[in-house]
Amino acid sequence: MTDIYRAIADPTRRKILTLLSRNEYTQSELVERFTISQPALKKHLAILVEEDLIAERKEGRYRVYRLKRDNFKDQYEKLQQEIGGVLDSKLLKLKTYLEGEIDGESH
Amino acid sequence: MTDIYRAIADPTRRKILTLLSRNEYTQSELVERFTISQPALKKHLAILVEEDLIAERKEGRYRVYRLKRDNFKDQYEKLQQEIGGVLDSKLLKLKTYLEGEIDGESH
DNA sequence: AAGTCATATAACCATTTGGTTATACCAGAA
DNA sequence: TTCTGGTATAACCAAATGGTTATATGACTT
Repeated sequence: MTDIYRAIADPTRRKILTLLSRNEYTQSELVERFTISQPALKKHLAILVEEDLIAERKEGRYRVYRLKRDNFKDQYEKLQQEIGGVLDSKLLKLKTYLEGEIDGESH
Repeated sequence: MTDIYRAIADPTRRKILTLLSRNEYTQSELVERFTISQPALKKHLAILVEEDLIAERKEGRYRVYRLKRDNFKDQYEKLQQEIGGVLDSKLLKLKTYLEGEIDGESH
């Protein structure tokens, strides 16, 4: 799975991504940097792992997290296409006019 | 309020934004273009209004919706700064290193 | 072997989300 | 005035979200 929209919907997760963009961090190092509990933070990490935007590795008794930069970049570029397209919609007007699409069809 | 992250988290809402980027639409015209019920769609519209990304106006017995392009643009630019920053984090590494920040502090 | 610290997991909770159906309301048309 | 189509709202539901506390597990340290 990779739903970047879900991943970035929460401010704590955005902060995690920002931190991991600069460094690898241990779970406890991350917990230190937030005010929420360890299990709460762990849940956010699990979501980011599930969405394949960060990776987790074992190192002794530690869990080290790192940003999956390549996938993050890919997914973010897709987001930019979709959301950016809302703004510069000039060319798209004709396209839409020609299609009588329903729901989230991709064509 | 304006939480663009919340607004774009749902695919139906993204589709609504895309549609409204090209045209104004009546609620019923929008409903036609989806497979969900009128009250379900109305809830999505309410969220987009709440987040100030679209506007609603009465026109006889119709409700016409339009994109609030300016605010959308502003909010999207903020998103790009925050999320884009995760990718080009070179300059930010020093900044972060100097600050021992906690949670989502803004400084 | 016992202690300690990092992590994992379970159980719980309140709120939000995304949908439904049924029904009320309201404005223009017949 | 009644009919009709567009919109609003209420009541309900299941699942997801974001948090908690308590406790278990696991791996170095002493």
